[in-house]
Amino acid sequence: MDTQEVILREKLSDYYTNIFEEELIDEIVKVGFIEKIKSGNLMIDIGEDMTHIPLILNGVVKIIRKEKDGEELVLYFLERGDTCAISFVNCINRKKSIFKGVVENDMEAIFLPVEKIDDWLVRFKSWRFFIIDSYHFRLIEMVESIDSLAFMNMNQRVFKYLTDKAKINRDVDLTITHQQIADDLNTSRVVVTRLLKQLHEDGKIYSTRNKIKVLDF
DNA sequence: ACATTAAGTGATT
DNA sequence: AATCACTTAATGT
Repeated sequence: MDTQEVILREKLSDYYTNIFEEELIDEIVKVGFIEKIKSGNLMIDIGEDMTHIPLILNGVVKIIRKEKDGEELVLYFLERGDTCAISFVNCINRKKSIFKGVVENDMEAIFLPVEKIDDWLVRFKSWRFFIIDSYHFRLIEMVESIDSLAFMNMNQRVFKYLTDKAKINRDVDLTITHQQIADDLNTSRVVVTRLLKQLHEDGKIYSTRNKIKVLDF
């Protein structure tokens, strides 16, 4: 067994070995490769061909929907144990990515060639389960995202955004500017500033320049 | 000390 | 909730 396979096996061992059967792990270490992407970099952009799908080992990827004129909206975050739901559709009908994925926190993932997905779906029960479960989870997050757009006012959306982010980072102290929040929610900085001031006064957050502490969970 | 970037605010739509 | 126009505060060089 070569060293690359040993490293992959090691990387999978903290999480994925619990959900994948041994034979599947054997296949993954044969065809997968590890890639690390630093915070702020693009993982995938809209329109790009997807040749591989990621199994996220650690870090966070922000999934964004983008309008033609550059307007953006954050849909959800991917973290350890997640993969890109869109990539499954992709591997079946060979389309291009409809979302943009930006690395939020330094990320490490095992990339798997899409050709294997089909094959594994019929051969491995654990893979089937993983894919369906993951798809299901993405759908729920998408519905949540629609709910928040349709039924929540900006005030609630900002607070949801902050608590979601705190959960994902496993830290209530966030380093973020008002402008970045505004970009992610597709609103203006002035609006965010005013809403954050309200949340601050209500005791739900504590905010200073570049920093926000989420107090009320 | 100066320039740059982030945040706060009143008025208007 | 968005935009404008402007001020004030924090930070980097």
